Amino acid sequence: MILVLTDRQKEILKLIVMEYIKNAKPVGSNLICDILNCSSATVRSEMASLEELGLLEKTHTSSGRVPSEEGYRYYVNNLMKPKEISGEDMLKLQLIFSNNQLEISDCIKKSLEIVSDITNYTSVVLGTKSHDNILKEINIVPLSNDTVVVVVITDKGFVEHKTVNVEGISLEEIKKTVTLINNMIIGTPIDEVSSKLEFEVKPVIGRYVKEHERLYNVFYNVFTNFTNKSVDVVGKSNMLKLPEFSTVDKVRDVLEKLDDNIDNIVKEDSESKDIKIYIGKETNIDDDMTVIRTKYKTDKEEGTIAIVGPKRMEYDRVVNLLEYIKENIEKK
Amino acid sequence: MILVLTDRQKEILKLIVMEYIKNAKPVGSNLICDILNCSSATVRSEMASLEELGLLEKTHTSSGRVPSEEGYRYYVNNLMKPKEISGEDMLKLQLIFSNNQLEISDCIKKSLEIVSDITNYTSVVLGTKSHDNILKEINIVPLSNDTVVVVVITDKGFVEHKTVNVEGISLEEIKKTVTLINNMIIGTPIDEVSSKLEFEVKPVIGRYVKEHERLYNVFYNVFTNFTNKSVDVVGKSNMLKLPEFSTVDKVRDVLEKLDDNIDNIVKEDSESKDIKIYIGKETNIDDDMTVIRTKYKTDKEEGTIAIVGPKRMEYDRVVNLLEYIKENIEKK
DNA sequence: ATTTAGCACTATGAAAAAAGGAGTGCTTAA
DNA sequence: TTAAGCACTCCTTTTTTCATAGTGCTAAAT
Repeated sequence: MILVLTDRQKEILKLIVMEYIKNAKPVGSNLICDILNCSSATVRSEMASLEELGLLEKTHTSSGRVPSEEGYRYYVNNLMKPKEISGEDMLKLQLIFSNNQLEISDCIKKSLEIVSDITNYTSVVLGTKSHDNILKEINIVPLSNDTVVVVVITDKGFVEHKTVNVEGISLEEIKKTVTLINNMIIGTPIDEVSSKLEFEVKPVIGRYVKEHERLYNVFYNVFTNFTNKSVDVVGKSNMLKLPEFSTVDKVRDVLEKLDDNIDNIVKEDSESKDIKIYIGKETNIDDDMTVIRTKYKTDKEEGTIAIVGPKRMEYDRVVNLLEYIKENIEKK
Repeated sequence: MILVLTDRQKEILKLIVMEYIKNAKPVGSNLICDILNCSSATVRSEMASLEELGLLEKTHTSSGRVPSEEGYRYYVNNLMKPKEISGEDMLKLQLIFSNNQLEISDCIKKSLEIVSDITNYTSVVLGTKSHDNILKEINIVPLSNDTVVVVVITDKGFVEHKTVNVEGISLEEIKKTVTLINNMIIGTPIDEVSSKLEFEVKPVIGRYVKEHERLYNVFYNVFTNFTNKSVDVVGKSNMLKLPEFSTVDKVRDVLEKLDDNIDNIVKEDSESKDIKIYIGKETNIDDDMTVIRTKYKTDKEEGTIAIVGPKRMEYDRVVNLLEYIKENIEKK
């Protein structure tokens, strides 16, 4: 459905959204008419029209107006102007990305911590290490008679390891297995290792190695570590500072939903690499929340970063911060 | 100061503490006299004595009694009986410790998650991997012309790694450095590696290796990773369920203090391996909170586990849970 | 010498009532 | 179209009222 608004209606809607985002209080006609140099009665009738169109809501019969979900949507799609990142914020982020000591995944996490700190919203990072990695090398290091460490390295420099009890298996056997595995699967993309291990390697080691079942499990375990996705949620308690969380019940409710629905937040419903904005019901978390998220992709890893906050979110600011972080991740 | 209480006073104090722990409501004389088969007037006069001794408090002139900090202390030191872990709780914990797939550090974390879930208190795990580990092996794996992965392994099976840009440094030089380092510090306890690296190795590689400054930094970096202590805080938002956190202000206050004072919680003020209980001011976090903590030590690592909750904490239950977890960690 | 019954008293928390105010819609005039 | 005026509504805050759970004290009972 296409909405046609007059310029003045757009202006009023924009002012109301921005004002409400700033102060979390229903916006009355007086405030608007001061800015627009017209009478409050005029503004009131425009507000009534905007309400009829479903863009504004009242909290009760004689309250000021609050943007509806559609109101936010219209604002985001049609009225919002990108907002420059403030020098202060920029500085904080630069400090992280220009620090060469930090690994890329630490940069991502730390920069989103910054965003949570300066906005009071919650950040979510979903990282998938295995992206495009291929198996480079498997090492075993004997620790004692009974234990060895298996160390697996990918071409992008990811390392996983596991200490394993190999009581009753001779070092020869282990080495034989490693050699077999090395020969058969070095160069395989990490995502495919598990299945290759199961369908190609398992039958073969079964033939050559005595304790093949146990050994197989050891390696299978190490490899599945790679495909584990790591989810980091940062700054949940910052949200307590926002006025929408003024009651403990609301806090508890949202925190629980956040815990339960992290998957929904980062669910890949499109392959688009742009910034996506999900408002209210669209979030699948809580009707009062908004999620802004985007994907990033480096040559080492790919993932999703998202900001979760109330519908009354500083959309322009968050979009730009996310954009900026994404750029910095990808050029790092 | 030694307090001498009559048996009946002890009994009353104990009942009040237990009752208050259960219901978080000031305890009146009626409730006690029902249990003790005496009149409320009698109980009232005993309560007045206990208040005079500083063990009980009133919230206002005509309220029931609440244990004071000293009251809890007396209860913990003199009146508390160990409480059997319920079958249900025991089962949940056993499920974790009997799972051989899990590494010890995962067991610790998960078991404390359980504690947070069943008690609604917050758990803290401080792990120090480096304990008693000695350097076993250093591997380097070249990824491309410009990058290598440095993999360091200890005798207890801990592995740290770092991908390093070695642009402009020849592989020969790197190998030479690794050989030097291997020769000089293999077998050194991890805690001492940093200083040994600085005072013994650095001067030597300076003589033999061209890009020694950069290379030195690389290795120094990897080793400091080992001595990093990991702090995990679990179940902060569970505390929202407790009645002492019925206002957002209190929640915010305590969560902030928790974030800021994690170090205080696990600060080692004694080498004792017993369970320690810190009540109110003793916690150095918040006068309304209690911390119960203990150290654990395995042949691989050592650390501290702690439970943070309101002063009105189920002392007997938490002590036993912690004891049980500690035992299981140490025998694993 | 304790214990108990009786009674006056007190702060609290919940509910009800009152006051104040911000904001609306509608009607009418500019 | 726009603005001014006005009645009306609902929310918020404050004040009042009221019931109650609990106390401390005194005097009688054990």
